[in-house]
Amino acid sequence: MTVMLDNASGAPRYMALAEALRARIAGGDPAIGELLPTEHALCETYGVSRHTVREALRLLAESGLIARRRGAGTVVVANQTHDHFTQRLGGVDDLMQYARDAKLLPRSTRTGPLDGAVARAFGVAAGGEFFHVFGVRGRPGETPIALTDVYIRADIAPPVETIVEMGGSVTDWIARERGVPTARIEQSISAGALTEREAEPLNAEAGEAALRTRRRYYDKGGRIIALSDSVHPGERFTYDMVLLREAE
Amino acid sequence: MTVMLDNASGAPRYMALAEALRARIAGGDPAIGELLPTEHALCETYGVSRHTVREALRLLAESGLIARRRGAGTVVVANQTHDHFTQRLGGVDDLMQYARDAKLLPRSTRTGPLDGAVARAFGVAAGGEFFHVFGVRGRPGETPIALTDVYIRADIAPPVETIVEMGGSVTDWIARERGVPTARIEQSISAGALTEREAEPLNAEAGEAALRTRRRYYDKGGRIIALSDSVHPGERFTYDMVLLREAE
DNA sequence: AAGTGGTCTAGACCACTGG
DNA sequence: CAGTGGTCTAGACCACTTA
Repeated sequence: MTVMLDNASGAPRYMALAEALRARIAGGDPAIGELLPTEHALCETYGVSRHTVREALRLLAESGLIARRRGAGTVVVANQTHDHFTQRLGGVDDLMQYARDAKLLPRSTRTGPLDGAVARAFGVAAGGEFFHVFGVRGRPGETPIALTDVYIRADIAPPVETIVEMGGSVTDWIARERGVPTARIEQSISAGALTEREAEPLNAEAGEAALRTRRRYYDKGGRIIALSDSVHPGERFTYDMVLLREAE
Repeated sequence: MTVMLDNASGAPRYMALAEALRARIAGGDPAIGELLPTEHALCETYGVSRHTVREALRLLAESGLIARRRGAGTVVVANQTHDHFTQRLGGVDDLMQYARDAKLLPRSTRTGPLDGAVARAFGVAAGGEFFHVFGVRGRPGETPIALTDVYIRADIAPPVETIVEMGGSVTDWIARERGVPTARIEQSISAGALTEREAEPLNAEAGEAALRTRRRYYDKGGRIIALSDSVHPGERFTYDMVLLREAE
């Protein structure tokens, strides 16, 4: 009982097979949580080699439709693909695309537990030991771009001289030197008016529109690596991003 | 002259081979732009089958280190992997996360070539036929969230009633009904003060801080699908995003 | 026309899962 | 223990690029 694959389009067999299986899954035949036929069974059903079957299943796995477990089988985990866009970053701190030589000039540093008000603003639990750096971001001698507060988990924080040198890609340094890569970033962007306290070090006027970004960096286990909060006077900064649809 | 692969770690051969090649590329032996040895040559050099070689090269291609072209060879396109974060979206218009029932209420519509000033603001060429919708975004009867200008390529634009109904996920509709999926989105976010013209329909005050987002939607061939420009009064909107490190 | 990567077959052994 | 997916071999033909 061999099933014919649609060969009209001239597509390779493994693509035709992937499409046939995708259609079956979308139709709910193997419903979410159920098992797909085994590779061997698919070989027989569609009259193709195991390599071809595996190539087709690889496509479905890459689209996130199925999950495969040696010994257990191939289970359906979704019945349709979601749009899925990627943002490529040279490093985590490309999130904010400062000029390459825009450094963080610390105005004050402190180590201690996370303040209650700060924790609330970030929506995280207070306490824990954090290395806090408050500073101005920009090229030395020029009008600053931003005011930044960074809270770095104390046990993995770099020495302050390192922060000044590297111009702010702290999480890259932590991944490299401490072996704790960032797995997840949560970012909030909003607009607000500059307060007087903020306006002075930025050489700007209070009430001026500003872009505020708040970011939380987490490791694989969900532990906080760092928190950052920046204020950019409106006319000095635009946040540009490119999102690409992931190949499916 | 077979080269031994590092088998100490117990890793599969194709992974060991991929790691060996990655190290060579990182060392600059095949520099960026240069060709890797052919599959056949790699089989001989490392004493493995072609399938194993291809599996290793697939890993490198997925990491973005190499690009492969039938007939031409395998070229090095990068010497180290970049961090690579993904943003998952249920649909393209999740970019701006409005409440599900926040609809676009058109105030005016027009079809015609792209105005010179508008084209400059978006950084694209003027001309072409576009369907322009200007409207207010929000729940009917409540304080509006945003002011939006959308320019949709006229040949694939939906009827205006459809836009009102669906609450703004125009590009999803175009992908589904016109068969033109969005492949690339460019987004710029900045802060600025509300102008008087903008303040009135938003029930806000001129000079208030606002978040401005400008987006360009492109299809696979680089043709513009749509352009959008929105202004959100500062206190009414925060743009939240989550970025996940991609498994490599 | 020669050589590249893309597809495909027919085998094989293995590590792992489940009953 | 039988059966799964993971890895691997040794072939083959094809579409495409380059010269």
